[in-house]
Amino acid sequence: ACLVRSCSKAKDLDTGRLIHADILTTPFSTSTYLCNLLIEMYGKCGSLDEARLVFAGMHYHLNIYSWNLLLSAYAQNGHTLQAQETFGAMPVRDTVSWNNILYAYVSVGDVEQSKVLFDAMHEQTLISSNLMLYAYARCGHIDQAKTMFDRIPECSRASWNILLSTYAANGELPEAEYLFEQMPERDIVAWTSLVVANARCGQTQRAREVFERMPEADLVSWTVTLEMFASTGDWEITNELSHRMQLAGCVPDKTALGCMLLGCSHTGGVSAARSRLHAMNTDYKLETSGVDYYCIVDMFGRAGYLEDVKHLGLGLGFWEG
RNA sequence: UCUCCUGGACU
Repeated sequence: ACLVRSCSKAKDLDTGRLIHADILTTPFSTSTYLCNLLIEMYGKCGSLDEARLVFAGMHYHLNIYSWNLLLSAYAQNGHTLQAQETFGAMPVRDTVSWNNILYAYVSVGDVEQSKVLFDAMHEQTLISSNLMLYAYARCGHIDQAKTMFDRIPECSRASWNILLSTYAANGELPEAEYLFEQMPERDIVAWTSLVVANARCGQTQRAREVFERMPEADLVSWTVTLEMFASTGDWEITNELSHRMQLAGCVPDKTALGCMLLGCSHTGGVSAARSRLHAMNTDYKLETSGVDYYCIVDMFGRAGYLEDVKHLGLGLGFWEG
């Protein structure tokens, strides 16, 4: 069970499949508990067909968790139609089911349908309200988001963070700062949003100060700060931050790597980009073959270094078409 | 307790 869970968390589909195969050889292959975990695992890994298959094989061993997990799998992966079908087919629905179907519409940006569902819910939980708040937030309906926020009796950290990140994403710095002050507790998500708010408004220095003041940094907070300097073409600081980030034990993912490379595009530093990619490969065995090359191509192309893109690609031997 | 909500570039 723990092994399946860890695959869900790590989105490790290959290992998940192996464990699944192992489970099939044991008497536990009919365990509702374990099968539910498998549905979750396949859902988190984005393999909906396999999630569906496990679900279909459970027959009368299905419980509400099984249904909710399948529903969640569709919702989380943007398969609104299948989510709707699953929701419709459920023998019983609880608040988790309703929140899941709501999420299906929120996540694809369908505010109207989200609102219809939200109003149709028998029991609106704090999570439902947060989802509705998030729906407005994602579509840039800041005023409606604020109204929604004010109507929530007991806001959770997520509620505060959703509104704060909306201000941040839209560059509403004064509102963001004010809200940040008001917050009962500020976690790393809140701090990161404040960095973003400053960055979006071109307040590079202040963004950096916020970053340095935050109690702890994680991969995302490093990345947003890095991205800010990379996009302004400040190669020195980008470089410095990259190193500090790695010293802090943060393993860059492909977003972070993309930001580092973004810095290279401004200086035309093909060799720098190459060595960076190379370092990624050797230091972290990072899947550089899995990074989105169109991102790199785009960055260099935009900076007018099309020829360099070719060199970069050829030099690393990953250029295929 | 096996299920639901919040922060990051390119696309």
